Amino acid sequence: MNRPTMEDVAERAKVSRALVSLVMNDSPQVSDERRRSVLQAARELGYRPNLIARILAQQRTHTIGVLVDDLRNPFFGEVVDGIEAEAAEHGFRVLILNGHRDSRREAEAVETLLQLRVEGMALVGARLDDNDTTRVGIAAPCVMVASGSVHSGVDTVGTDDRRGAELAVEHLAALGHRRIVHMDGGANVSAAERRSGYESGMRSAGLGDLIDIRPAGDDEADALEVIDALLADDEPPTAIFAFNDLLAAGALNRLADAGMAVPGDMSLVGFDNTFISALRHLSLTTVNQPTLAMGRLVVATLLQRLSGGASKPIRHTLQPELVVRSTTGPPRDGAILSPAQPRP
Amino acid sequence: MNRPTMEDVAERAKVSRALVSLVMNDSPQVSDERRRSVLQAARELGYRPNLIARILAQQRTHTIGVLVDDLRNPFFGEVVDGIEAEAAEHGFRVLILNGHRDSRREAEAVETLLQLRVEGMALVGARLDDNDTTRVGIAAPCVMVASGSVHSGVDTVGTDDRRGAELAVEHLAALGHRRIVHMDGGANVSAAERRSGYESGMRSAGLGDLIDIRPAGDDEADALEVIDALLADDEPPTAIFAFNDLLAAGALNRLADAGMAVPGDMSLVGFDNTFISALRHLSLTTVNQPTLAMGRLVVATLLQRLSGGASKPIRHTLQPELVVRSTTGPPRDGAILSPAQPRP
DNA sequence: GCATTGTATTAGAGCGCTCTAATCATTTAT
DNA sequence: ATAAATGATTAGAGCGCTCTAATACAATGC
Repeated sequence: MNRPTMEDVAERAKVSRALVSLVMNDSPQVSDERRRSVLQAARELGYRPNLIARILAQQRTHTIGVLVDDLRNPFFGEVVDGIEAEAAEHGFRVLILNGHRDSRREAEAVETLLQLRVEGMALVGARLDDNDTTRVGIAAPCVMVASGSVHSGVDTVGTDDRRGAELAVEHLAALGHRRIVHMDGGANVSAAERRSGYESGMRSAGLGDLIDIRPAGDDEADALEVIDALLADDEPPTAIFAFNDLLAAGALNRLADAGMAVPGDMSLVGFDNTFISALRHLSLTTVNQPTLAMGRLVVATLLQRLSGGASKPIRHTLQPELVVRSTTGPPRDGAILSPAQPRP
Repeated sequence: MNRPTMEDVAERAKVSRALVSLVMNDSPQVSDERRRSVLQAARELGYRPNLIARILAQQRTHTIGVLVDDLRNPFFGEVVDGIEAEAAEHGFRVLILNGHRDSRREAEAVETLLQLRVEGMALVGARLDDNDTTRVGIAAPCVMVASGSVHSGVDTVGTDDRRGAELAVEHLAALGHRRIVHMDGGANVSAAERRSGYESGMRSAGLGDLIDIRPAGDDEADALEVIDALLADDEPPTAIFAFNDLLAAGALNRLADAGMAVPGDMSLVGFDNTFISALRHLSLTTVNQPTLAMGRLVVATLLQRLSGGASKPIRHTLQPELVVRSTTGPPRDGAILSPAQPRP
């Protein structure tokens, strides 16, 4: 005995398949009597519409696909919450696929989403390159959560990562730090912009010569080696600007292992302002991104693209905000070395 | 100009639609010559198979649906990673829907998944009640991540939550604590079992009279009021067993606000052993769940159910493990009060 | 009484694919 | 040379739904 279809319902209610379809779609032009008997027949049979068939017939999926880089990073979860909120308000379903921090798997996920004929696509933290995303953008409207112009062919919504990084560096420089190291985010979309923000921040603080970028990653585990290497230096830095909160948390771990006081011996700044950084015992100075707003804006942009005709790529750049907590302070020797050190 | 279909490819390659279908499915019975020309035509047209149509024709989706309670909780992300790993190995796609910690929205998500005709479904942290899940289980094979027998009609994979809670209480009691409070997980699936484990743990420690359960939730924010209330008591507890790590982290925050030393003034145990609890600065004593193994087992169970006939609900219960870190220690006045206190 | 309007219902083509059975083309066995 | 077997290709029905255009039926106007 197979799943009941619309045909079965029609037969039982002694009406046509078309009428059942009308009832299922809440058409107003159905008489109450018929509506009732159709609904009853449906209930009795345990009928459940087949979305697949409906989509095929309708040629519309009412679905937005979301590719998420990493389900363990709460930052992405927050953005997705925003996406879902806005999508729901506009009658769109949201399908989430996981990219597992791997560009090959991401490309597969994107292909799946495209084959499922999602009407639009949000790339949250994807590591695809410009070629990939442009190709996707052609196949379906596609908005990427990213700052900057790294991705030329596709719409983007993001925080001004460059500015965010500058804020972090400015803050550290103002505290008197000179040897400020950047733990780089590697293949992550936002890494390049944050790196360049770090560089420009260093330069405008007159610290261009001290620019020091260490490849790290975007996960706590990625911080370990880098910290070890840093501490083994002749002249270790007095401050670290980490690509994101997870990396900063990992750094905090390792620094504690090594008996370094934070911020006494080392200042530390993260990025994202995830709830982790707000935990009192980490109390991580970080850069806030308006995640919920970003998520909503992603969908708004997608819808705009869906209705509007072709035009230049849309760029939405929201402003980051420095959130000063307890992992940053003046360096031990800062009062002497730094010109930026405030004099009491 | 519309999306190219199989028909278009067939026309351009001067073959039949059926042949194109064979090529797209890597059938061995196609001559190399034809295969090449079909693939070329497909490339030239930018053809992309329509999964929706294929699914409808094939009557198989090769897809597993996953309902996740909350994307911000890293615990769920880890379980989903396990699910995806195992699913991929068996040629199944995974679609993720978000339940937003709300049973109504979860029910909707489940309905969507069912209408999309997923072949199986994993409920990760869902708050559906027994009726709901049984109904789902009838519509499609369905495995729930949960311990215990709360859900009678559906297969479950889970940690022995009851035992996990007992481990936590035993640990605290052995340290000499008597007034041990449980911050309850409310509507969360695992809440009931952990609660009852707490109760039985208290009773076997001879602390039955001191059982004290406070409704809280499963998010850091949910901890605040409870901690405030607890501290306002005449005789505040000396230890707290929290439903999960997030809640424990929130408790840790609030305790710090109130100037309470942990574990000096208050011991604290979480649950899940998420990476958050491992952060050196929280260093939360917690109960480990083998998340990856659970995820994989969920899919294995689903596949078993898909191939095998009907039988009694399958129950997989994995063993939890206490992970002692730095948020638990003897109570200030413990040495005197507690019979369980080890004598040096 | 008949044309006219409006409302409720239905027939049937079509969405893009798969899959079975039939057909056509070649090779091998007799 | 013919039958049989093998391999490659295709016709066409069918998956479960939607949607347009046609039809049936009732109510209204003159």
